[in-house]
Amino acid sequence: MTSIQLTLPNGDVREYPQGTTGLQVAESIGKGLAKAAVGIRLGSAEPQSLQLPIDESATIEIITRDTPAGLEILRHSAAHVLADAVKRMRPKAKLWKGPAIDDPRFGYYYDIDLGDEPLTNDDLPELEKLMGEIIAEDHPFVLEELPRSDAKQLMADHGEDYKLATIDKIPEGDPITFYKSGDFVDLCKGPHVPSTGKIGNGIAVLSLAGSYFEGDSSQKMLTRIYGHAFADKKAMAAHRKNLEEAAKRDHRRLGIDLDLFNTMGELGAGLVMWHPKGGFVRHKVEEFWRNEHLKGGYDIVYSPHIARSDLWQTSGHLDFYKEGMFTGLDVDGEEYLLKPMNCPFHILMYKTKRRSYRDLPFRWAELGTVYRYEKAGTLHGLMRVRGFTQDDAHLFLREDQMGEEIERVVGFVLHILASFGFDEFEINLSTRPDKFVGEPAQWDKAEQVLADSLKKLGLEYEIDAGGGAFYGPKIDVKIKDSLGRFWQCSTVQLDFTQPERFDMTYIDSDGEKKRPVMIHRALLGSLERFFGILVEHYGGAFPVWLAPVQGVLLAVGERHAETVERMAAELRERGYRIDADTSADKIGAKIRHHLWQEKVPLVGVVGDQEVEAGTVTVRHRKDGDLGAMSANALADLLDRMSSERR
RNA sequence: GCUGCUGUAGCUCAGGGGUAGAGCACUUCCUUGGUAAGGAAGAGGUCGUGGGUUCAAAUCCCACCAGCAGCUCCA
Repeated sequence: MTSIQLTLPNGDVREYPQGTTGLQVAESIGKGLAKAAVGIRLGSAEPQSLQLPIDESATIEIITRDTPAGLEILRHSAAHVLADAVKRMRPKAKLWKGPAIDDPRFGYYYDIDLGDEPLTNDDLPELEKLMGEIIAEDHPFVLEELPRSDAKQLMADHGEDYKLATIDKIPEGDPITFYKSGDFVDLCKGPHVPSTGKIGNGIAVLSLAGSYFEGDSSQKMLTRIYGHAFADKKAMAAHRKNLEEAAKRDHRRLGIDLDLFNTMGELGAGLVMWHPKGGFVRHKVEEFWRNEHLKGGYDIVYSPHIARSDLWQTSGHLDFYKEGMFTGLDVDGEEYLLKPMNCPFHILMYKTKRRSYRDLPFRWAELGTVYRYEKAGTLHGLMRVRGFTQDDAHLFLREDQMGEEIERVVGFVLHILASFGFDEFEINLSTRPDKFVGEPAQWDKAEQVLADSLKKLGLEYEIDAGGGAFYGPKIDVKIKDSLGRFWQCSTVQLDFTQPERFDMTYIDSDGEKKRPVMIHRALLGSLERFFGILVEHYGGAFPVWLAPVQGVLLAVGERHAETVERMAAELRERGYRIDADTSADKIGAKIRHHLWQEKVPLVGVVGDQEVEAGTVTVRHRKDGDLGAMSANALADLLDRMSSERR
């Protein structure tokens, strides 16, 4: 019998008979390893199933269930078991696909056509139970490769129309493989754990939703069932706990609890009302924004909400963006439209006089409220709405200023985001879409400028092919929310085409008319979305510089009420946001209410001792008891915390 | 927009063809208190909107509106 040599990650070389399986190798190394093993990797190949024979010498890595690669195998195997369970409940169900996915909430899903026998959320516990049974039955996952005609026959026998379509897409010459576990068989490349029992008890069926066949909205809607699988039950429980914690930070929940805003009621879908407390936070964000922009060389401008259709014709919006616009305003027999963007107004401002090369660049910023028709199903709290205020700016510059200005803008973006404590984001460079204006050569050049700037700043990014705006490529920065979803905030877009359409010019040093280049940029994106992200980021506990109420002074008894009212009034006069609570509740109840329910940063207790000493005993929601201090010392503390942005 | 689900008091939710329920919040009173819920009483709802079935609809049916989870699409 021929033997092969397998090199372990620690450098050991071991000899095995040809055809040894990964499982046998793991067993030969140790019982514990064999138990934890879910797959192997030979050399730099894709992971493969433990139960397959190894025919050639190679380096070998045993993949265990608690590693990212191991969890992927575990989750993919769990998806098969989920499909098996669905088929047991709904024998007529037709399977499409069930991959492991990289998502903070779910580990895998399976897309299934349930026909006229739908499942509801109430069926999920039953499905989870069935999965548990299939796992307990411990069916081996058996790999079988079939010739194309046999493969198609097998799937036809099982009534799996979608799998037949998938087989047709497998290139000629590629192996067509199936994994069988008990009576269940699925077209699949693998790898899988050796048997269903290996999946263990860290599984869950979490959610049910629709999903288009092939991700195409013109195709049939299938049912997508999301589940998760972890190395053990404990990890699964921890995940459920995380989901609960994230739900508590949901900005829609906190918006109601803390009375910050609402998007519901009769006002219409996707529209926002900012209540006093949310409005105050927005005010502070805007104040900070204005100051930073004025310091950063921007001018602040304002423009109206509607404009004649001619303007949107010239800008190209009517040709490229009409389905996203609110239309049909009749003003003296002429059509006006609500603005979906601010740029045409800033361009008109530019064109009100002749511009010199010496004037450039212009940096014009506006908190401009825009309206866009978004499909009903896409609306989501403050994150996706139909009326929102962009923190917009348009920069008009000479072509030779492009690289420098882009770097400056991206640097500014990161500075502002860091001020709010954001340091985790995703950067995309979005390139020319199918529908675009301008010349491809210009686009290539613009894309290059953006890529060069990102490289110069040392930022990692991904290319989003075809994701650009119709007028130019862009750099997008996405911020993560409490559920791990990324939301686009900042966007920096280069635009050669609008200056062309509006025939913008400046007089260059040689006396010739030249075309300026334009940068569109939003940095918080929309104030609504950014506020939503802020709420989740802070879990509703705003730092002192943003908090609508920075502190509440609590009277221990009725005889301390006057002192508390007076101190609070004095601090308010000095510009601090301090309330007094002289209600009849006990001190513990007041602390619980203000510190833990209203999420106020500080409370100050005033009783006999404090009245005597002219002090207040301060407690911070995170730092705890800070001891007795004078009103002046409390003011200093608030100043210090404000400047530290905590 | 699509598929599925939901809509009952300010909030969280139970109920369900024939007087509308709970907890928290709210108001009043008692308690004058020391760091994560003191006690009692009271008030509060056209059961999302419109239509239909029925002797009778909050409950069943239909449409619309709004929300939730994805999908598709985007700040």
